[in-house]
Amino acid sequence: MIDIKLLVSNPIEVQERLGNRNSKLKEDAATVVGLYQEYKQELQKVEELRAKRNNLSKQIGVVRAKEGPVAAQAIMKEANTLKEEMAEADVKMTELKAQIDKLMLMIPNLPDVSVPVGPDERANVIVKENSLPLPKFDFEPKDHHALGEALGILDFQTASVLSGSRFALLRGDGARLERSLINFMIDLHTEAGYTEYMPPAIINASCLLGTGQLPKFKEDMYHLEGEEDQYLISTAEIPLTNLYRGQILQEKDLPKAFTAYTPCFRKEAGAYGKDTRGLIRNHQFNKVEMVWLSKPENSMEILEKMTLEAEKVLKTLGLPYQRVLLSSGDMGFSAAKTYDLEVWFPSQNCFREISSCSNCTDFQARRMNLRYKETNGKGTQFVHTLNGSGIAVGRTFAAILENYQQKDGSIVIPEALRPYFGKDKIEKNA
RNA sequence: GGAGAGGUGGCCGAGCGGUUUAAGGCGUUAGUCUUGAAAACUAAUAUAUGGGAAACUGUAUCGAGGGUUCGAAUCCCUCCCUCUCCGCCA
Repeated sequence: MIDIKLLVSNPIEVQERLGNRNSKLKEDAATVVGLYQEYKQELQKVEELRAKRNNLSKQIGVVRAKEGPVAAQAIMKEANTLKEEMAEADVKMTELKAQIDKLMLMIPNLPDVSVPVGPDERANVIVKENSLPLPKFDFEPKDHHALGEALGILDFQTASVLSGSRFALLRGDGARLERSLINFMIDLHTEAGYTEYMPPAIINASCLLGTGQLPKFKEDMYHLEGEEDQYLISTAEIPLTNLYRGQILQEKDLPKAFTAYTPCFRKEAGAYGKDTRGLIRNHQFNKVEMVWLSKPENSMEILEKMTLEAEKVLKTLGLPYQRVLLSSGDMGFSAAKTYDLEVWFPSQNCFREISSCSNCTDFQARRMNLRYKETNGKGTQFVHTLNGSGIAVGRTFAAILENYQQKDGSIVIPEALRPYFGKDKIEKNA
């Protein structure tokens, strides 16, 4: 949620910045400004009436105690008339508040000033070119799908028998490779100081409201039948960011850094025809996630740090990549600034997204009422939340297959992964 | 899944329709005393939001949301969570 006070005090500026997100939100923002003025008036009225009533009630109590119940009759009558007036104003106020909340929950975060303005991914900017050597092949490189099936480590046909389309079944060295990648990534992050978690894969609606998946993106989530309040997580960002929701943290406890491996579940509605084969876009995939809670003044610096942490995974695995700064129109709902990491896919002769690192500023914290208290200050402030893939495991699997493929169809295991995988090569055998 | 008991400030814990402005204790912070510390004593000790330059003050919050009432931590309804026992089960 953006700061409603900022919106009300600088409506033009905020509308401009929202417009930069390529959203038709100027109108909603204007509506909120109008409703808020009305709401404030009504609120004031209700509070005044309530103060009067509280006063009368107190008098009734005193009179009853001193002079008996009969003496209090007259004041009670007066209080009764107040009650009706109050109820009326209260209904009006509640209604206005509901309208405001409904709109506010649908308004995305404001892009940071450093974010390029543009309608979609065409306005994204490559901010760091690839610095690793691209693999050279003296043969036509295959895609990971073909490589994996030929090696007997990926079996999409059986996956569809078991579950449907857009699922993966990993077998033998394939399952082992996925598992070793997870351990490799988690170890990398915990050594850098992140606290490891293993959260539930089922999450309640309040948490989803907190991180911004609800109410707007309900159709992307798997909702459990007969369990109105429960959904499958689409990313570990949701449980990790919500760990301290509703709490007031101490300044000295910030920043906090979490990492977790979880499966992720996405309906991928509206992705018909995109990446239909292989490991790139499935309903269930594995991901290692990083989440930070920080003070506002540190969050941009931490975004850089966290993105480097994600880069380290690719670098250590020797996978060529570039860093892209997303434009206002391509960013996610909750983000103020997002870097994508894109990894090299030889079969497609291009870079493709493998990690997304975002600073959500106080947008999520406001929704989940997550604050901190300054050591020497008065009052509380919203913390800033950040999340980043560290990184998508299935896509890393695919990138390794493609970048490390040999002429005979075997796969060389990246040096850094060998202690985890236990072998230096995947070859076709059983 | 069945039966029962509960959820009150940072923590423990009283209150079960009206001087409660949530008692009391612990903890924390500051002060007094002390060479220093401890102890003792004194005081402070939530959050949000409105008004005000400030002192101060209005409103809301006792798991969440509704309801009854002039008045709700207290009574009623719904939901969530925790504990105990039973059942089932990795």
